[in-house]
Amino acid sequence: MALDRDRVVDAAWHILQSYGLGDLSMRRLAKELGVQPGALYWHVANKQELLAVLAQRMVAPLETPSVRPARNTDDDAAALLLIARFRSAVLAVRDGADVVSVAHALDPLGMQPVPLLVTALTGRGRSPEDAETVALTLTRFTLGSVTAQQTRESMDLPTATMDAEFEAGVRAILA
Amino acid sequence: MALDRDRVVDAAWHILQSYGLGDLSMRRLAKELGVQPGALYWHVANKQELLAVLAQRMVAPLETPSVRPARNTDDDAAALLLIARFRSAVLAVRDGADVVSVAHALDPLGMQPVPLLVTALTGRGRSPEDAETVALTLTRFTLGSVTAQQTRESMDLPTATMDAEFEAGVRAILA
DNA sequence: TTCAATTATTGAACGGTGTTCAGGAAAGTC
DNA sequence: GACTTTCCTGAACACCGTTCAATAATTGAA
Repeated sequence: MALDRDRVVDAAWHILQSYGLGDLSMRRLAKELGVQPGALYWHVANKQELLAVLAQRMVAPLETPSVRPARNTDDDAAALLLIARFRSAVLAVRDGADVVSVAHALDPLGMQPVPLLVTALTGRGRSPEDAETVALTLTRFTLGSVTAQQTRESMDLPTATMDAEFEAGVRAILA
Repeated sequence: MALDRDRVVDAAWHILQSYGLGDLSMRRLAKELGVQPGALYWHVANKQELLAVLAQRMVAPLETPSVRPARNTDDDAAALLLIARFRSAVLAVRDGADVVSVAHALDPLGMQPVPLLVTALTGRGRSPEDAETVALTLTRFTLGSVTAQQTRESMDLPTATMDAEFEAGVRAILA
């Protein structure tokens, strides 16, 4: 089967999902594709670029809304839903927070969920600047939380309280 | 000169401070100490343990208060000062957020700045449970923020807006 | 259909990484 | 002086990301 960029990214996605970032090496990836490590560098500039693509793939589902919120609500239900979906998407992939954190750092205002959050938060007495601040705060808090949670998961430590801690944190930020 | 745990940790601290986590390898550390890599493992179980000690060293200054806040203030000035000092301490060491994030994940309630924050935040109409929630939220937001900032610094991207973003985030959480 | 140009892959190497462990020094104790 | 404990070396194991000349496979034109 011919190797192309999509097959490389798909295989990388599969390894990340199933075994985590520690197992996602260029050599392991090449083996999975039945190819020599050097061949990957025809389709991908380097590992960092590959991880950036994976980060994009993790947050891509946010772009298609899952639930249409009731129109003209006066609270921040849309933002609340967005940040919860963002967290779920990142949490679902092993070491997802490590990967997405780099992508967020590279482009804080361009990378999801920030643009969607800014839209959801603007209005109702909140200026666009305030919306941006809250969006960044929510995103960075979530990345900090999920990083902690996935670190614990990777060490088989309990994480039972972390869902509630996340929700309480989001409420505190949006209060 | 005899090698002991303190000399190993001090040298590791120096490399981390000056060159960052990418340059803090056991081999580089051994070279700095004029010793074979294997010798380090007599004084330190593994690299992870070494990083945990470095994380402790980064947050240790928080334990000695720098400014005694005016007593009986009705706002959260003490907490505000604490989280700012925490951020400064982590930000001052290259890749400090990466190192401290792991330590926080291992022991969220034991690792500073959380215990100090809980103390500073309890009372004045806030329950201990609420204080814990806010302490964790502040800490994880800060780690998320500093991670993003240090990632950008390591890539020579601008970080001019990030101080203000941090302070706005802290205000939003404490509001 | 043949030939040249382009695209894709191999195989090998470079310079690293964390960690383990048998063996041998050195230092302390009896 | 003999014995034990502490500490370190030297070598190895099994990996890592990345580069690059050489080569294979594919494509497009004549």
